[in-house]
Amino acid sequence: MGQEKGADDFAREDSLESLLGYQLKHLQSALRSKMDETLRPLELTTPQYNCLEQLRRRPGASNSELARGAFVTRQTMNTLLRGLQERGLIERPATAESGRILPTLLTSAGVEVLDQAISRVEAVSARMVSPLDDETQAMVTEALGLCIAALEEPENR
Amino acid sequence: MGQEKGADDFAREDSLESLLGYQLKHLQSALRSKMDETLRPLELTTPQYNCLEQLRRRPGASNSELARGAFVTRQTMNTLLRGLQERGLIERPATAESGRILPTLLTSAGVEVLDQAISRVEAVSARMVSPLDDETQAMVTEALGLCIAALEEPENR
DNA sequence: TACAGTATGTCAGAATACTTACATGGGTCA
DNA sequence: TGACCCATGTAAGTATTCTGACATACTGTA
Repeated sequence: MGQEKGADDFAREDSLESLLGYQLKHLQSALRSKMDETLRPLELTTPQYNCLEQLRRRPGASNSELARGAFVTRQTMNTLLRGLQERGLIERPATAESGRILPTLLTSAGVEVLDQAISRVEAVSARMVSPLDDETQAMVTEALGLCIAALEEPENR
Repeated sequence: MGQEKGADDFAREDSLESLLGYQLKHLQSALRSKMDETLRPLELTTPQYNCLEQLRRRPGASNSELARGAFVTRQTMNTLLRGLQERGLIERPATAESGRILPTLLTSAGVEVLDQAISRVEAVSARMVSPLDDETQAMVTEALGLCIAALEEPENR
């Protein structure tokens, strides 16, 4: 991995592919592309898929809850939900029966589309991790979790 | 293939934190937040920083080249470059001397800002990987590279 | 009870990135 | 040379996501 780049500076290990942040972005970008591609026949975008998937795990979740799970703002999730609601894939009461929370549920049409989406996405996901044995995959996932925790910890400010 | 998943659903290993794709998105989101935060005093966004950083590695790069390296479209990179150009951080000839390519260079002001930005971003990056020993970090980075290759390979279509 | 602090849903506007489209330059191959 | 194909830079319009703001509802505390 030499490449001393002589001229000006940084004779460091920065070969770009060795930077975790860069690889992260690259992989994320590639994954997003492939997911959009595989979901296009179902007329779903990746964020919409993520939303439906979350709803399967947490039926009756609130807008804010879904937003946090998808790493977007409440407002973004709200517009996402509207689109899905207009297509009849989800439903939520027009008015809250308690508090302001409008619990969201998948409709049967939503479940149907989601099932197709899941099998497609899993194919992409399987392809992504195909070069990794189970042990490596688990280690990578755990390592990423540690990185997340390190970034998010309140620290001392 | 399989996917019997019994009655309702998947009593599989899907605890969400065990899904590589999810961890990927989570970490990317956290990293982006921290980078924006640390770059704000310099009035740089993360994409702008990425652009400058690329220019340091490849002085004279073309718009399209930078776009590919940053995983955005040419058009997006173009608007990004205009902003940086107006701020005097980069420069490129008004007209191409050969072909259509307008080679872009950092100005001295750009280098100055970038140097500050780099030290800040490296602090964030260091914090992110702090829970990982060098060996683990290298392994993770390599594993991500394998995933990227697996996703991007032309396959057989 | 009254109050402060926090969380939620939503509206409006701005920022960001993408898609579609076109003109131009370089390259290959007959 | 000419025809084709591909890459580049750019423009216009659309889509997506964010920030700021506000009203409302829950929570804990005095």
